[in-house]
Amino acid sequence: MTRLQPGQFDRIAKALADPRRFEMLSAIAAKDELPCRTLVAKFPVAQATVSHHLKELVVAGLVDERQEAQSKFFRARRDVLEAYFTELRGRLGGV
Amino acid sequence: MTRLQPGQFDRIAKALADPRRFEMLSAIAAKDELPCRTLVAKFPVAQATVSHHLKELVVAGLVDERQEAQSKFFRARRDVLEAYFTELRGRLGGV
DNA sequence: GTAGAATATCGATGTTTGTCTATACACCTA
DNA sequence: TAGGTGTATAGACAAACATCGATATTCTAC
Repeated sequence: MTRLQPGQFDRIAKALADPRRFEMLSAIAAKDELPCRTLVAKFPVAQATVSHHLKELVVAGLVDERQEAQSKFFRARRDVLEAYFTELRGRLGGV
Repeated sequence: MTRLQPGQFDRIAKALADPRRFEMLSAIAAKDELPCRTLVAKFPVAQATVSHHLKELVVAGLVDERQEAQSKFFRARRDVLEAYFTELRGRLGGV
């Protein structure tokens, strides 16, 4: 079972809080793996903004990144998301 | 099964994103029901700040409020939290 | 009715954050 | 070695936000 690092809980919560960033995570999860440029094409924001959001998702541990030539591919970490759920339930006195 | 209202998903995500506000939600969930003044005593912030955070938790639907004399009692809505999990999994292409 | 207790609201402030443009870096291809 | 493509970084800016003190509101108790 995947466990969260110290401070990762807060970072994940913040990463999920911005609607646009969440949409990007959703797009990544939908395709299993996709490069940065796909998100740049998909969202009406600057490339720098996409890069910034992707970095936050990576730092939070919600996505993995893989370099291939000039491109960077991103993949969603469902196990980390589930670990976040577990931690959240735990902190709220749940089972 | 509890369903989320339009826009509630984003509000919940934002409500969970601030560590202090989450701690307040956690304290509410731990006691099943507690008044505002308990949180004022528990956290090193002004009473106005506590009131503000509680309002956001209520607006997000994460807690219910009940008036009793001068006091207001708050109770966590676990069903809403679970609905949030379900919605989150759904938007991330999960089962 | 007056004093006190509990909570809400108002206005202000400093910080965080999402966004941008411009530029730099890395890699590929010819 | 040039030029082009894909991504990251730096710096700036405006909007959002957590926080505060002061005040208003609502209720209780004497």
